[in-house]
Amino acid sequence: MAEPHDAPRDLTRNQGLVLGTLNRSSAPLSAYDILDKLREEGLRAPLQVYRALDKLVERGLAHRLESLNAFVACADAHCHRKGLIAFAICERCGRVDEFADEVIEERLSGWAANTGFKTERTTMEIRGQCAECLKAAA
Amino acid sequence: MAEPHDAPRDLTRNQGLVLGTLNRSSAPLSAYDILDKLREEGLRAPLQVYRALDKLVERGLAHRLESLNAFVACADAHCHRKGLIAFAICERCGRVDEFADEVIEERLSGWAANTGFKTERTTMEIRGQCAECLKAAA
DNA sequence: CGTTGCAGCGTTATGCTATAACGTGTAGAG
DNA sequence: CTCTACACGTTATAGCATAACGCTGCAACG
Ligand SMILES: [Zn+2]
Ligand SMILES: [Zn+2]
Ligand SMILES: [Zn+2]
Ligand SMILES: [Zn+2]
Repeated sequence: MAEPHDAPRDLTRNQGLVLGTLNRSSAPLSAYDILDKLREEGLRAPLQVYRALDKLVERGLAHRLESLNAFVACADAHCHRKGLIAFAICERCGRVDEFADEVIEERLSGWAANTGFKTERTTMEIRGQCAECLKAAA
Repeated sequence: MAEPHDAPRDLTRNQGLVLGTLNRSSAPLSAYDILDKLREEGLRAPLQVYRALDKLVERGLAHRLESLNAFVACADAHCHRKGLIAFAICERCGRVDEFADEVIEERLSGWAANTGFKTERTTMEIRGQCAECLKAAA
């Protein structure tokens, strides 16, 4: 199973461990989930994970899902070049799809222009059930 | 100062207290913020606030802001009739604007239809600075 | 009427998420 | 070399949320 994109070479040890853990997971992980999976590697404190996550998120290699207080590896090597990303989160299997939509982005920037709001960051998260889980439940 | 909309008469005491507190606040409040403001009224435990908030959110009288772990009173008497609500949150003054956009809603439901995803709930939150704060900072 | 079911309430205890504050080690710039 | 920046490791603490218990009040039903 190939990872979504090659891990940059300049990650620190902790950052690499955390990103690897996220890449191997099929569902979002909380910082404490990650910590538990990395105890064998010597990590002991939440801060070690949070610090790594901060950097990964900053670089667009991982994303924070606000509605779950959890994190996923970025699924798309180039997503960080796009402005706005939406996440569709399956509440049954945990699968997360990320996608960008220019029309939505235009609507939001239009609203911001009209109201004089300066956007720093946008989160868009759809919760529900993915196609596979719907089929399985039927 | 009128409240955004008349409080329904059938709220319980705790629900009324919590909604009143949210209505009087100009910025989002965490459950613990609310609790602190209601100690004089006899509230003592987080659960009393969380239970009230659950009901208020369920009825659309309040909204949870996932990116803040905080709550606001609904600003619009009829917003709960609309499907999708977006929130613009000023990080300086805490002001929250809520708005609905049919085009965005269509784009999202289009994406869902294409991928077979069944949407239960969508959160959209824009963080940044409002027009007033931008003027003030200039 | 009695009783049954439901919703809210109050309390204690606990668990999960995130950051503050401190000091160490190391690599690059001047 | 020394200064700076950055990551690291650790301990302690702050902030957000729920589990589990038992009780109360009220409406529906026979
Ligand atoms: Zn991504
Ligand atoms: Zn699924
Ligand atoms: Zn509303
Ligand atoms: Zn503002």
